[in-house]
Amino acid sequence: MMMVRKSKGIGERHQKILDFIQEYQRKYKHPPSIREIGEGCDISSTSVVNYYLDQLEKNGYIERDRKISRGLRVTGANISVDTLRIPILGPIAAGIPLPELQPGVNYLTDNEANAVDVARNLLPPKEKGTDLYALEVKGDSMIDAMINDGDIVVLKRTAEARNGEMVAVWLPRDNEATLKYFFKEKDRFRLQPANPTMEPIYINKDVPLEIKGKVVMVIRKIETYAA
Amino acid sequence: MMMVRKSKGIGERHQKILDFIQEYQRKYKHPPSIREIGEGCDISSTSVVNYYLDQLEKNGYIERDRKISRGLRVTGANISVDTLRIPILGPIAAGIPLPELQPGVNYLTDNEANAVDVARNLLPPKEKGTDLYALEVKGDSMIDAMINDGDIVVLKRTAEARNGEMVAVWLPRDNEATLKYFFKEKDRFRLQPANPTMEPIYINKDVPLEIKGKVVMVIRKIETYAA
DNA sequence: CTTGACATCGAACGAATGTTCAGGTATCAT
DNA sequence: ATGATACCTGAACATTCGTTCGATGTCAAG
Repeated sequence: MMMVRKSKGIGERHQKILDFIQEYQRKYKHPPSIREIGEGCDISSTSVVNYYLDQLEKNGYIERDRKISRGLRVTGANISVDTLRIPILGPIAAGIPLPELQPGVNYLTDNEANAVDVARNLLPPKEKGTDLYALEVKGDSMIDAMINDGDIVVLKRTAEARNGEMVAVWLPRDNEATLKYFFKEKDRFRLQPANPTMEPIYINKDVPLEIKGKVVMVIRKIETYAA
Repeated sequence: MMMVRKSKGIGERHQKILDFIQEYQRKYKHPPSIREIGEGCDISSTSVVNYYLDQLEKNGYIERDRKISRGLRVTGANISVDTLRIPILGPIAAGIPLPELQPGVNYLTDNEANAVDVARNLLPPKEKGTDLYALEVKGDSMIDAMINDGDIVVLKRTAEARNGEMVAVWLPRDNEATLKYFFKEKDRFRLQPANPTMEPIYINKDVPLEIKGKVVMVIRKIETYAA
């Protein structure tokens, strides 16, 4: 039979230590010592902290420089405390459905290739980053939203939108994924292109319309240069 | 008379220490100890290192957490080794001249308000970041380059451009600053808007034309949401 | 030449910190 | 019951590391 306490992966206490390290790092700009972790996590003995740290290292949650004071750092999602790693879940294009978002799931990845790193101070200070994801724009279909082929759009997961926010929507009726400014009117939705010279689209409220998230940031990398 | 050795601000040795700390941090992911700095900078005594560290701290070049092992970090330009702080030199708009760039000068700033922080891995690996600067787009004049009011364009300082690169140019003839794809043809330059539906501008080679830099990245922050 | 600010050295001290170990306790499968 | 395994304790130990201090060298001003 399976033991209850043994949760193969990470336990409550592991998580607490992990959280403590990150919070400490953010607060003091340097990692905590073993003893400080002990105090912060109600562990009386340094050897126990060491014990957990070893496990966290084995499972790849942290890196340690043994013998070096405060030589530990959490690996994974974020390359530094000042940066958020936002996963690129897939492409967004006119004719293909948007990737499904499991509500409440974190899409954190430590795979640099499938993520963009964004400095924290480019986002609102309260932004935790857990419900952010990114899509890579394919094709010119978003051109009326001032968004180009190859651009990366960062979105915040939401099912509702306030007027004036730019949202990613899926229109089953037209088999269309698009980025538009969103306005709720009497009995219809108005999807307004960012480009002021273009006309809005009107969608009656009885027509299905899925809001997949609101746009938080657009990043366009120009690759035609070498450093 | 002024003494020669005393250079009020920062000396050669201070700089060496500063460089060493940054290089060490990049390499080992944690700050060096006093003794390691000594070895790396050919200083035989820890007290001398401490002596210089004190001065660097007084002048605001580094921060120290006394008593804490390896508790020092360089302040200023970059919030972390994984991030480049790129100064926003000013606005770019149709009718106003571009900010003058002193060749060879670094515009590094520690003022967060006048800079954007960009994760290093969003730029080419060799990019040192010293000749990067950013401009904030004002108005809709760049709309044909798929660039909106309020966007931040990151540029690499250069006076020459290769065909196909997007550059910031100043056209004294038309009193116009603009962002366009650059092509050199027989005896004229072709400035091609990013928006494929728009027509290029042709400039004869005898017409003055100042290339201020090539576009490396465009960042659009959408502020209409709260975390 | 003397003085004093600055720079450097070497050594010693003590606090901070990672490591190790000998033993405890609880839970669970057999 | 029993042994295995995970979890935990307390203490001692060995380094690492920041700090301090007295001595020395250098150079420009008085």
